[in-house]
Amino acid sequence: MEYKLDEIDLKILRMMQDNARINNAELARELGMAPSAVLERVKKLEQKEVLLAYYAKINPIALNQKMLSFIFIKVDEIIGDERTGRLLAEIPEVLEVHDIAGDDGYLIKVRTQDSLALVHLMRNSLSKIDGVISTRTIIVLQTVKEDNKIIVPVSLD
Amino acid sequence: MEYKLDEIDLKILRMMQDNARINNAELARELGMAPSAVLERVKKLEQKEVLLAYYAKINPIALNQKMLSFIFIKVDEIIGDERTGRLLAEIPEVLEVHDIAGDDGYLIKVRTQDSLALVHLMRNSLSKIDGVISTRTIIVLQTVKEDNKIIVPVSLD
DNA sequence: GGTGAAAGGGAGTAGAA
DNA sequence: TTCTACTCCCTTTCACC
Repeated sequence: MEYKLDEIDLKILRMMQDNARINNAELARELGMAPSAVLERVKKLEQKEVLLAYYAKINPIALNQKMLSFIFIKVDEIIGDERTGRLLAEIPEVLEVHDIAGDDGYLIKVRTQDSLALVHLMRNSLSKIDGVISTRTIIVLQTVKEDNKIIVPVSLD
Repeated sequence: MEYKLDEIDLKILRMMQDNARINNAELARELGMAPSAVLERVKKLEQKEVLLAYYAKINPIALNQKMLSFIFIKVDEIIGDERTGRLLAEIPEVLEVHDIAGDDGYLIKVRTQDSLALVHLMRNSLSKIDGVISTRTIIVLQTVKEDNKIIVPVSLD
């Protein structure tokens, strides 16, 4: 999984992160390279799992997903058992599942239509998962930023 | 911002969310339509802000961003003042900023190289923001899921 | 690693239904 | 909104450096 990235790779990553649908010819122009060389690099970045996926960000409102919440889930399981996390990840409304330090738990990010759908999810999905002891829900009123773009340095030295 | 989506639009959204780099001809083949008609629809979905952006998901480990955390930020500000949220959003390590219900605060998602960089960020960026009263940090040990794909229904009725 | 040529296919526009 | 037809440009491969 270790893979040496040079400045050109980092530029590619930066452009791809900003607009995954940029075409190869445009990338090549920005880099001052032949399209074939750039294509090679992109393929290698995918193959080496540096570029993991290309997502379209859909406006949740357009699909009636008006409610966003984070839920802390306390779990009764031996450390190292990852079953609960996998079960949580299978719920379609659950966008993120993080194993967190502290009191044996998970933090999940959930998008639902409304508060009713959230309650329904908690009653019918979450609480049915073996090992879930308790939950604490954080309601999001408004999202200011949600692009998940990580920092791409100028060089890695 | 209201825009009627039909089943074809929803299929496009589903395919785009799964792979933003799918090409228009492939979309058209899957839909059994002419490429020009599909292109029209995609353009309209972008224009109507249903499709908001196309992101490449980069492996954070490849860029030495080994640490993920969530931080609750308690803020002393009148309700409706959004300055603090905007300032938080400007910090490059901050991937998400959510205005949360309850005790006048924000929940932010932060990716840094390591715990030192996190402490540095908290000392030099967070605590320098006007109105920040206190913070509570949640350390992520392991991320099980992080695709942020929302549910695209079969129809919207 | 990189370039450049060549073939084949896709992107995008126009006009008609 | 869709299709067909058309042009132009891009993608992709391959030989070579």
